[in-house]
Amino acid sequence: MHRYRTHTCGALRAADIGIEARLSGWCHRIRDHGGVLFIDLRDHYGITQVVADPDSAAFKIAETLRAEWVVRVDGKVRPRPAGTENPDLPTGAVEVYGREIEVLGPAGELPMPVFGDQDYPEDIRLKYRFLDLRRERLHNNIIKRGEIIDSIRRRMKAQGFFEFQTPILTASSPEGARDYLVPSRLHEGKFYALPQAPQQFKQLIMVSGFDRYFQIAPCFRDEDARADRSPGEFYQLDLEMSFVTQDDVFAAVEPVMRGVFEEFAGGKPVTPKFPRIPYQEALEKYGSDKPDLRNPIVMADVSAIFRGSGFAIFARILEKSRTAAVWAIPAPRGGSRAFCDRMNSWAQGEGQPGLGYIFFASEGGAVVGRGPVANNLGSERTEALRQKLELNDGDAVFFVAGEPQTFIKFAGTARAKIGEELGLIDKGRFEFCWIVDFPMYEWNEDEKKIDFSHNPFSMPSLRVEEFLALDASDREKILSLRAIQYDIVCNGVELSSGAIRNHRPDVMRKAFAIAGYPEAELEQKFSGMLHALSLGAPPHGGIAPGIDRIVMLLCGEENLREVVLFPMNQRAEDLMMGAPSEVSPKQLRELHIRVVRPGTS
RNA sequence: GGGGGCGUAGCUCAGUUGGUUAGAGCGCUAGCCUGUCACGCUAGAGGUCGCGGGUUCGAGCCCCGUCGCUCCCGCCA
Repeated sequence: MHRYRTHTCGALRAADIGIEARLSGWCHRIRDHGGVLFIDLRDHYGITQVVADPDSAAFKIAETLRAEWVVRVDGKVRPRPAGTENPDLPTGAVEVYGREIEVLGPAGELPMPVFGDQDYPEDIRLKYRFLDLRRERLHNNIIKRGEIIDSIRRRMKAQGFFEFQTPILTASSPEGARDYLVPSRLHEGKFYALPQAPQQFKQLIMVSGFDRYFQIAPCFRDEDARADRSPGEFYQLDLEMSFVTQDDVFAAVEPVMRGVFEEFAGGKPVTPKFPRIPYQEALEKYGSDKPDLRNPIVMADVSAIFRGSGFAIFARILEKSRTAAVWAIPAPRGGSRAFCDRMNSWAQGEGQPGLGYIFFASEGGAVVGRGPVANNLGSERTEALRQKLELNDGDAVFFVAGEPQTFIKFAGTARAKIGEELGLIDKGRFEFCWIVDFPMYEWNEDEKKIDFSHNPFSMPSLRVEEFLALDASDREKILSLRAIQYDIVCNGVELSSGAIRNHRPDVMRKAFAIAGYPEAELEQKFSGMLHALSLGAPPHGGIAPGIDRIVMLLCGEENLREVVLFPMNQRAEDLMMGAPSEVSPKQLRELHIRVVRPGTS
């Protein structure tokens, strides 16, 4: 007989009745009835009920067991008495009559019980992560994460992608997020950096002629955390392809994402064909470049209806500025004064002047608008608005007014809030989309200059000759340029950005020149990349969906910590391992490092 | 760096207008209980109300400061 077990705790069935079994696991729950005592013995695979009574040799020791002790149990598998079977348990038809119990690992009093599904404070959960991971929900999430990654690998390989490992110790890169630095022992005063993403490596892999790269890649960024953004480190499905257009990247990635989501969504429908929404359109319709398409609300520009109208507040805003606008956020079934007032006070709590509204009700056979805005706007314009937005009795509409670029973010938040409050969001589905046609540049009002809008290494969507011929002082034309760059979004979560890369050194020099970078600076900071691109680089592009966010969506979790094995807290500390920690003076000496605390230098 | 929320027993929480000895459930300890599966019953231990200061005859409660956790903004090519 094996030293620890003949079966796992999830294995025994009615067919095993009569055999001698040996199980090892944790005492999940103990029910001591004095004369008879039950132990739910748990391991990774399941739970089996162990019974002891005064006739069994194991009874004395069974009485001393406590929750989460690790024990080995020997005993005969027998049917549970008629009427006491547990249909909720796969092993519920049988039980093990304990003959011998050996304590393999006793446990002290627990800071956090494993049994039950009560919530516990983050710091306790993180400090005792190994206990939290014994709990069903987290345990299952981590298993699912592994299965999802397996599935992704399988699907990527089936499409001809090949997995590579890129360096973890690399060079600091001047663009992007703050780097994690690693001091060099051999080179005093110099540092490695952990990669923010294997961006340059994967492009070099394309230059090396490998054609289709992927990696479940660890990425490191020293930026502050959010619920959907781990501090410090995270994983991406990083991929890159040679000789491709945007369509080719979409055609490669879409089936992988759809396939993985269909496989793990538990029957929830997944967008069959991901719609492509231009960046500008996403802002105008949804107030966000990562719209939640489960929310049916589509905003509309209704400036024409308010211009010169009796609703003076908006009319004046529109009169003052050529670029000002009034946007409508329809709220189907939101047509009550109570709801509208509540949204208005919510908006004020968000630091907004308010959220104007009209709600529609039946009156003498006609649907009329109510509320202060409608009263001032007049019935004719209110009716035009109602028809334009296809609103009816019991519906409402909210308004934001001013300069779109300053209110878009709030409008998007209001759209999400209204959809959530009115229960318009179908939680039982996964709605994907591509966001395309990102602007290449944007106007930096503070510094009065043109900046890169998103990724400086994306290819402009203009023929090379045309781009090279651009007049850098033609601001209007420059700001209207698009980059071949795209995001993939699911249920309002941005899974990734990607792009067709700029593989032409001449185009890159021009692109940086337009953004006001001196050529010398470009050469100095990106000399390796520029050099590689000048020795025969294929057109290439890719994307890098975040693994953690994919798993989070598929596990139905709101926080990344629920799908990461050993996460750090919001301040990038590992409470279990005690990281970051101080190191010995000897280590610091070897690294030529001296710690200078604030206020002591 | 900034803003919001929270901080009372090992854990989850309650605690009235500022008023006697700060409570409950889970867990823990002891006892009882032969069919439970969130077992049940009885008793007990366990608290510097995050910390420091202030107001007051009196502070868990009010004020100031501070620390911790969390969510958000900044930041995240």
